[in-house]
Amino acid sequence: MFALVDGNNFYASCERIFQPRLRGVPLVVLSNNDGCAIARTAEAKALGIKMGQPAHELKQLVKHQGLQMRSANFALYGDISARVVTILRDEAPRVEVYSIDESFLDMTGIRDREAFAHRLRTKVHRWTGIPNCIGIGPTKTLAKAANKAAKSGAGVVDLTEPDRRAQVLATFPTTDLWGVGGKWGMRLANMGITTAAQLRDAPPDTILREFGVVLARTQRELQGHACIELEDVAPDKQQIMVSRSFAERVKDHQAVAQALATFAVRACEKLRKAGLVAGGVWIFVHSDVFRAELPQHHVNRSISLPVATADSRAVLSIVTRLLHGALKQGVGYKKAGVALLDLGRPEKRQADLFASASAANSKLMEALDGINRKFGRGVAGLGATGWKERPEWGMRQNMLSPNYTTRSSDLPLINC
DNA sequence: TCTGGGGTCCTAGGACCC
DNA sequence: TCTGGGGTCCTAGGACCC
Repeated sequence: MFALVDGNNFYASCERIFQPRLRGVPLVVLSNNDGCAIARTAEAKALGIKMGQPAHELKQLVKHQGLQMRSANFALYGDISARVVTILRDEAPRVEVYSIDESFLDMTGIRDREAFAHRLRTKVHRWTGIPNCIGIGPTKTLAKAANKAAKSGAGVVDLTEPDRRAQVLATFPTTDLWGVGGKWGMRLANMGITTAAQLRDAPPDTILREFGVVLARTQRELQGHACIELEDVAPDKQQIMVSRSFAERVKDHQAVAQALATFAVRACEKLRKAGLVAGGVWIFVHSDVFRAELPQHHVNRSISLPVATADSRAVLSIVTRLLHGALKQGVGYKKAGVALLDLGRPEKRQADLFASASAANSKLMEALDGINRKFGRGVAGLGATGWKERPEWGMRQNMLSPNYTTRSSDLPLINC
C-alpha cells in the first residue's frame, strides 16, 4: 500500500511562504534565464497560462491581470523540500523521495489511512507552508492517480476500495496517468482508449505488443497488481549532467571554454558528494536552435577514461581536450553542457597499474570541497573557469527572490 | 529582445563470440 | 514448408518522468 505526497504548484508555493503578498494572486516561476513558465499557481492556470509558455508571451498578463513572475530559485526550493521530507520521515516507516516535490510513503500497517493522510497533510502545510495533496492506492500508479484526483479539492483520496477506484478510473484521462505521455496518449486514443479504465481493461497482449513492457506494467498496476516497488534507498546515479543556456549568444571561444570548465567543476563536486567516480565524459555546445536563420553548429563529443576519476583537474583537462578545435568562428553559441558518464563506486573500479598513487589528489579535492562548503560555493576553485563575477555566458535571473532559508545576509530581519 | 535542466528505462540493430 | 543456434556488449534513439 502506497501514498504519494505532492506539494501543490511547488515552486510557486515556496515563493509564497516568505512573500505573503504573492498569496491569492496569479504567480508563475520561470525557468533558468527567465525563459518560460515552469510552475503556476491556480490563479495563473486560470489565466490560461500553459506549462512551458515563453515568458515574453506573458507580458500583457503582467500589465493587465496583475500576474507576478519570479526567477527560479532552486536553492530555496531544495531547502524547503528537505524540510518536507524530514516531516514525512518522522511519520512514515519508509519514504522514497521521488522528486523535489513528491514522495512515496509505505502505508503498510497504517490502519486508518485516510485519517493518517489528513493529519499528515495538515502537518506539512502548517510546519512548512507548503499546501499539498495525498493520494493512496495499492500500487504506485494508483497512488499517483489518487493524488491527481485529490488535487481537485478533496486533498486526500484513497483508491484502495474497488468501487471508489472504478468510479475514479472511469473518467480519468490516460494522459494524466503516470507513465503515459503525449505520444502514447495519442496512439492509445487512436485505438479508442482514452480513460484509465479502458486501458486497465484492454487486451494485455495488445498493449504489450504495441507499447512494450513499460505500458504493460502500467496496465498491471491499474489492475491493482503492484509491479513497482518502493525505493527508499536511492540507487547510485548513472550519470551527472550540468548544462545551461546562455543569456546571450556567445561567439568568444574562450568564454565558451570557461562555461564548460565551470560546468565540469560543478559536475565533479556533485560526483564527489555522491561518493562516485566517472568513467567517461561528454560535452556538447549548441548554437541558437530557435534562430534557424543564424549559422548553426552542434558540438557533441565524448570519451571513455582509462582510469575512473572524481578529480576536477583530470576532468577539466579532458574537457579542454574534447573542446579543442571544436568551435567555429562566427557562430553564436547558446547552450552548453558537461556530463559525467559510466559512474561507479571507486572501490569497485579497476586500479591503474601504471598510475602514480592518487591518494594525494583526493585529499586536495576534499580540501577544496571543504573550503567551498564552509565559505560558499566558488570561494576556491580552478582558474580555467574564468572566475568572473558576471561572465558573458551567465544566466539571466532578473526576478530572483532572496535565499530566505540558506543565506543569512538575504534575511531583511538580520540586517539591523 | 524572446523557448529549462535535469534524469531513467527500453528497444532495435550491429558487431562480435563460440 | 522450415534459413544453425545460441549468447554478450555497445550504441542510438525514443519514450517517459519531474
